[in-house]
Amino acid sequence: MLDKNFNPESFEKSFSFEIEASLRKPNAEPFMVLLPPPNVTGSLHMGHALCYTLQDIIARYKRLMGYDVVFQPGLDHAGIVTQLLVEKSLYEGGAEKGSLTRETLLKEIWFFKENSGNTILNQIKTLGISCDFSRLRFTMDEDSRKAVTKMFVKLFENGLLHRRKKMINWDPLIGSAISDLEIVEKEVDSYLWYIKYRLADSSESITVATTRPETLFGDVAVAVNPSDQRYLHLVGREVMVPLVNRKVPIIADSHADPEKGSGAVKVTPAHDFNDYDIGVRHKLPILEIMNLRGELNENVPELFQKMDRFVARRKVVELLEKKELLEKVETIKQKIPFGDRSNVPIEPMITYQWFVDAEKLAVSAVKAVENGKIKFIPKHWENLYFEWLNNVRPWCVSRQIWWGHRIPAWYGPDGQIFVAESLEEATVKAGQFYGKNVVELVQDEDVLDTWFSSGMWPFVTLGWPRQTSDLGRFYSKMIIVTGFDIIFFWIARMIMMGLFCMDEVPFCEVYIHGLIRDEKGQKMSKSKGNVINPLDLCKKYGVDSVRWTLASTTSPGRDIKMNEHSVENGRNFLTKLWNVVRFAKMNGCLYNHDFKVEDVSYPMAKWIVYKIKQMVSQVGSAMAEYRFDEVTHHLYHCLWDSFCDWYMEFIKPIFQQSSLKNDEKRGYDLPHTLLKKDIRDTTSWAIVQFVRVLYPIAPFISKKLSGEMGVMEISWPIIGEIDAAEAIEEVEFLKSAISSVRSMKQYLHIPPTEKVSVRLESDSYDVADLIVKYGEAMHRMVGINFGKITEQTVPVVLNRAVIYMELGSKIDMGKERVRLSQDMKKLLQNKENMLFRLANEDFLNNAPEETIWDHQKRVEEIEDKIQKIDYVLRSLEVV
RNA sequence: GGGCGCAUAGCUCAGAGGUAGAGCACUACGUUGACAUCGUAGUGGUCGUAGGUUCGAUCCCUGCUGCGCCCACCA
Repeated sequence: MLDKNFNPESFEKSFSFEIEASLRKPNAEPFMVLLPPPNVTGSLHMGHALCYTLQDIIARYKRLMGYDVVFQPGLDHAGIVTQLLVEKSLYEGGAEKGSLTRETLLKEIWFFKENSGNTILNQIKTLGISCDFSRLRFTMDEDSRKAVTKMFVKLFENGLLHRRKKMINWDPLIGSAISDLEIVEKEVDSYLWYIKYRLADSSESITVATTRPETLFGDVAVAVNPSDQRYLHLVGREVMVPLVNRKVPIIADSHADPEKGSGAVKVTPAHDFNDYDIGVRHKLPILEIMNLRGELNENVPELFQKMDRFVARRKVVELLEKKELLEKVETIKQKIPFGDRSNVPIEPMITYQWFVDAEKLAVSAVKAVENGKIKFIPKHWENLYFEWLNNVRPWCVSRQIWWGHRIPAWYGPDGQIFVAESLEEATVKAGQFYGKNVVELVQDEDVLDTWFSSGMWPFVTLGWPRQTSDLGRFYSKMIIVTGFDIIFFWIARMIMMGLFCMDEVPFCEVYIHGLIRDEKGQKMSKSKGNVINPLDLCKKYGVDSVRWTLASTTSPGRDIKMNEHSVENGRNFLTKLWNVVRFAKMNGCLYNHDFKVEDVSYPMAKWIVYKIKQMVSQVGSAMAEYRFDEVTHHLYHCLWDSFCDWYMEFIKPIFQQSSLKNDEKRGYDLPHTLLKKDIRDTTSWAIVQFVRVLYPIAPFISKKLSGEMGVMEISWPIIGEIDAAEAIEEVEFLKSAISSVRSMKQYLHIPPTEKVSVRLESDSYDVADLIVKYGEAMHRMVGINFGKITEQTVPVVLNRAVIYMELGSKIDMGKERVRLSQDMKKLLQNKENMLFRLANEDFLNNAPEETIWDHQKRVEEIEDKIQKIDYVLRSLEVV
C-alpha cells in the first residue's frame, strides 16, 4: 500500500532510465534529440533544467509514439572558460604566474576534466534526463579530434578557410583573439577629451576629440569631413601629434562626423576598426603602439613604454594638460566592448589569425531555413537568424590559448603553410613543395574556437567522418532545443558546417525556449543573489514536481518567472494523483488487461472514458506542437476536475455500498456486485491512462504508480471507439444539477452538513432511473434526499428540469422573487442580444452556418430556462 | 539608427473573428475512510491607446504609448 504522504524521495532513486534510453528499434522511424553539450566546468542551473527537461519530454514522448530515438548526450571542452578556471585554481594553489607550460597546464586540465566533468552528468541523471549515456561524447575526445582536423583541412582545401593578417578583437587578459560574438557592449562613464593638434607650419591648431588619448602615439593622420567648411582650408596640411611632435597629414574622410566631438578625429589605424578602414582608404601607415598584454610598446616615448593602457591614458592626459594642449573635457556615457569571459575592454589588434569565410557558408544556411527544411519554433526567431547570417563577417576561429583542438597547420622555415590531418601528411606535402625529404615543420601554436567543434556536433556524434549507419539514419532527423542566446554561436554554425560537410541540413526543428528569471522578472545571477538551484528544488519538492512546473510554465516566446509557489503547484498535482491511486488500491482496483472500453455500460464510466480519450488526444496534439503548457493543462484538468471531482465522487457509493446499513441505503440499491467490477476496471484503466500520458513529463511517479496498478511497461494509450453521447448528456446534467443545488445551499446559508429533501421534476429525464443510479452519490455530494416534499420549496432551475428543495420556514419568498427576477432579466437581455443578431440580414448572409445554428440553439436553451423561471415565479406569487 | 517580442482578473499567464479562461491570491462555508499538499460556493476584466477592415474585433491591419530584448554605430 502506498504511503499516506506523498514523498518523492522515497522512490525517485529507485528508477534508472538508462536501459530504455539505450534501446534501439531498428525498424522504426528514426528521431534524434541532440543535447546541447554542457561545459565540463558546468553545474546545473535553472536554464539547463528547463532546456534538458523539455528535450527529455520530447524524447520520451517520441519513444512512446514508437520512434527509434537517439537522445545524444555530450560534454563541451569550453576552451577559454575551462582554461581560465583551471589556471585560476592553480594560481590560487600557489603556482607562479607565467610559470605554467603548455604541457603541464593541459595535464592539469585533463585531470580536472576527469574528476569534475561528471558533476553535471550526474546532475542531468538526477533530473531524470533519459539520454543514452552509453553514447556519451566529449568535444575533445579522440574521434572528435580526428573529425575537427578533417573538417579544418576540408574547409582549407575548399578555399573557405584562410590565415590572414587582420584587425581582430583582442582580449588582453586572456591573451587571445576572440570572435565578434564573444564581445559584450557595456555602458560606462567616460570622458571625451578635446586635444589641440598644432599645425606644423603655423601657430594655428585643430582640436580633436577622443575617448582614447593614449592612442595618440599611434596617430598617423587627423581626419575631417570633406563637407565641413570649418576645416576645409586645413585639408592637406600637416599637424604635430602632441607629446611626440610627429608630423601627420590632415585628410578629408567622410567617416569624420561634423556633429560629433569637434568634427575632427585622430586616426590610429593600428588600434581602431574605423581608423583601420580610413588608413586603408588613404594608404596611411600603420603604427602599432601596444603589445598583446595591452601595454604600450617601444614605439612610444620611453616614459610610457610597458605602461598599461589605462595608466598611460591618465598619464597622457596629465601631460597634455601641463602643456596646455587639452582644450576641454566632457563627461559622457560610452558603450565599450568587453570580453564576455574576461570582462576587460577588448583591444582591436592587427594579428595573424585563421578565418572561416562564413559569408559563403551562410548562403545555403539561409536558404535551408527560408525553404522550410529547418523550422524554428517559435517562428519569429528565424528573423534573428536571417539578420545575423545576412550580415555575417569572417569567423575568426583561432585562439591563442592551449585548451582546445590544435590547429592542424604546419609552417616551413620560410613560413610556408601546410594544412594537413597529421604531421606526417604535412611533412609529405612539405617535401613535395620544397623538393626535398627532410623539412623542419613547426605546428601552429593556436587552438580552434570551441564553437568550431560544437558546430560539428550533429554529425560528429553520429560517427563522422566514418560512414556509420547512424549517420545515414539520424542525421537531419533531429531536433535541437536551446535558448535564443546561442542561435548565432551554435545553431547557425551547425547549419553552415552541416550543409558544407554533409550537403544536407543537420536537423529539421529548432525549439527556442525562454529564459528563466526570478519572480520579479530579473535575470538570475550570482551577483544579484537571486539564483534558484534546481537541485535544491528537486530535493524539496521532488524531481517530477520540478519537471512538471517547468513544462507547465513554459510557453512559446515567453520567459519564465520562476518561484517556489509554482513548484508547490506541481507538487500538489502529483500529490493528488498519488492519492487517487491510494483510493483505487483501497478499493481493490488493479489493471485488468482484458478490459475493453467498448464494453463499458455505466454512464459515469462511459463519460470518464470519453473524457480521457479526449484528453489523450489533446495532449497528443499539444505534444506535437511542443506546447508543454497545454499538455500539463489538459492532464491537470482532466484528472482533477473530471476524474477526481466528479467520477470518483460518483463511484464512491458503488465501492462503499456494502458497508452501509440497510436503513442508510435509502432504497438506492443497484446491482452492485456486477457494477463494482466494471467500475474497478474502469477506474484502474483510467488511472493507467493518466499515468501513461504523464510519463514524459514526470517519469518517476509515472513508473511508480504504473507499477502500483500492475502495469510494468509504459506505452501511449490507444483507446477504442465508444458511443458516449447519451452518457455525456446525462452526466453533464447531473453535474449541473449538483452544482446548482450546492450553489443554492450556499446562497441560502444552509450548512453543508444539513440534509435537504428535494423533488426532481423533468419531462426529458426518467427521474426514477436517475435516482436509482445516482441518488446515493447525490446524497453524499450535496446532502439531498429524494422524497416527498410537504413544506415550502425553493426551485433550482436547470436545463430541462427543476429541482425543488424543501426549506421549511427558512425561505424568504420576497428575496427569492427578487433573485429569480434578476436571473430572468439577465436571460432576457441575453436572448435579446442573440435575437438581434439573428434578425440582422448581414449576419445571416455572412456568418458561417455553424455560428448561426449555434445562436439559434442558445436561444432555445435560454427560452427553456426563461419558461421555467417564469413558471416558478408565478407559483411563488400564489404562495 | 535597424529589427524582434510583449501589453487580457490583485499576481503569473493561456486564448480564439461570434456568450472573456486557468492557476495562485482573496471571501464565505466545510475535516466521519483518497487527498487540508484538500473540498464546496463565490468576488474579481469596457482584453494598453487611437484609427481602419468586417454583419460582428479583445483577436486581423495601421499609427501611438509603455516595458523587455537583439544587432549596428558612437571621436
